[in-house]
Amino acid sequence: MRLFHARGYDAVGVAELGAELGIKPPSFYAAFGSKAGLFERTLRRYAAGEANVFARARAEGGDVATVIGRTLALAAELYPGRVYPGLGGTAGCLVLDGARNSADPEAQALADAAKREGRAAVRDFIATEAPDRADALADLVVVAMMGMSAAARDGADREKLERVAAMMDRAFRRELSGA
Amino acid sequence: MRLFHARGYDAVGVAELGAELGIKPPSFYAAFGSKAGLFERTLRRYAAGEANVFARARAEGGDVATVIGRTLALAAELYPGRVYPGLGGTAGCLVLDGARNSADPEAQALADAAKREGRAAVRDFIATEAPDRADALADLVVVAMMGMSAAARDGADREKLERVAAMMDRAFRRELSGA
DNA sequence: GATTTTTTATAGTGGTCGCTACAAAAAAAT
DNA sequence: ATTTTTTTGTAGCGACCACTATAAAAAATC
Repeated sequence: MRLFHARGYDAVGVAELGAELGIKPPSFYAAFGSKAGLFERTLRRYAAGEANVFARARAEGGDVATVIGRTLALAAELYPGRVYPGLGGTAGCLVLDGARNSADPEAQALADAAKREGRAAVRDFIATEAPDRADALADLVVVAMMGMSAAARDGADREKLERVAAMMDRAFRRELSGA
Repeated sequence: MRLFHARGYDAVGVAELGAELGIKPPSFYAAFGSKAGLFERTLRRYAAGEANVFARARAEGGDVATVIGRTLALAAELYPGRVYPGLGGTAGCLVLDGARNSADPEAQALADAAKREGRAAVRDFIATEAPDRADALADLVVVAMMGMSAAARDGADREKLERVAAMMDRAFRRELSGA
């Protein structure tokens, strides 16, 4: 997970994944079936843990504006962290950027499915307060998260992301309130 | 340029680039020196053309809010276009996403330099009206553009991006006006 | 038209990719 | 303790990567 996260799907090889797991290629394929098979499990584990900032924000309760604001703040806190101190590479979101520019259609499809799932959760939650504008508001949140993830991958630090997250939060509140 | 734009730096090989140009590898290297050499020229040509939405927006004049709003609108119009109809791949911004997750440090450095250049132009322009908040406001614009580029690469259509661009424009105006 | 220079194509360099055949070692079952 | 099953490491599969040595073709010069 750390390797995929730090460098993206294509840039990390099966041999290196095996070395990190302490196994050799045959054991790797016996365990995961394929490189994409491990990536699928990786995405699932990632989305089930602390990286699912929307789930964490929602667990603390509050109305839509509060939860979305918290989601953006958590992303700003999570995204700049270095995920694999040994080698290079920065964080951002594994789901949003892990398979970006990948040449493997299977990896792209897996990441796409995870993105759709995440967006649907945000959209449905927003719909509880603003059913008619839920799609547009969800797009605002998703684009903001994608931009923050990309900025983090380009070296943006926590302070910068928190400033952007605060502005995105104000933008969301303004759009939600309908003026 | 179309190939790099559609699929990203790593996912397109020298042989394919040569085939598109009608030349074979030795002529390719005589002309460009290396794959990264062509990428550098590609980035320059891209940034000098219609893809530089900020330069286009600025050329039409207006105050900071007007120009930034126009920049976002032009990005929403440009990013969803398919750039290489023959094969797969979607648009977004070549500078922002062309070398994302690349394993080649040279390609990353070239794209990074182009991004810094673009951000500096936006920042300096914003500074003409809001010198003390120019950095934060430039970050908002850059993150918005990165998010829109990523969304376009994930299949967002023009209508969706224009909706997001309009919301980002309102966010920028609000932040610029200082409340 | 013959000679020199430039450009090109053929073919192949070593390297890495995802993945696997095979055989040795370890574990489980009898 | 022997046999069977499972797991593992060694080695290598074909394919592709960026890149290049060499020699033939094309262009330019004389």
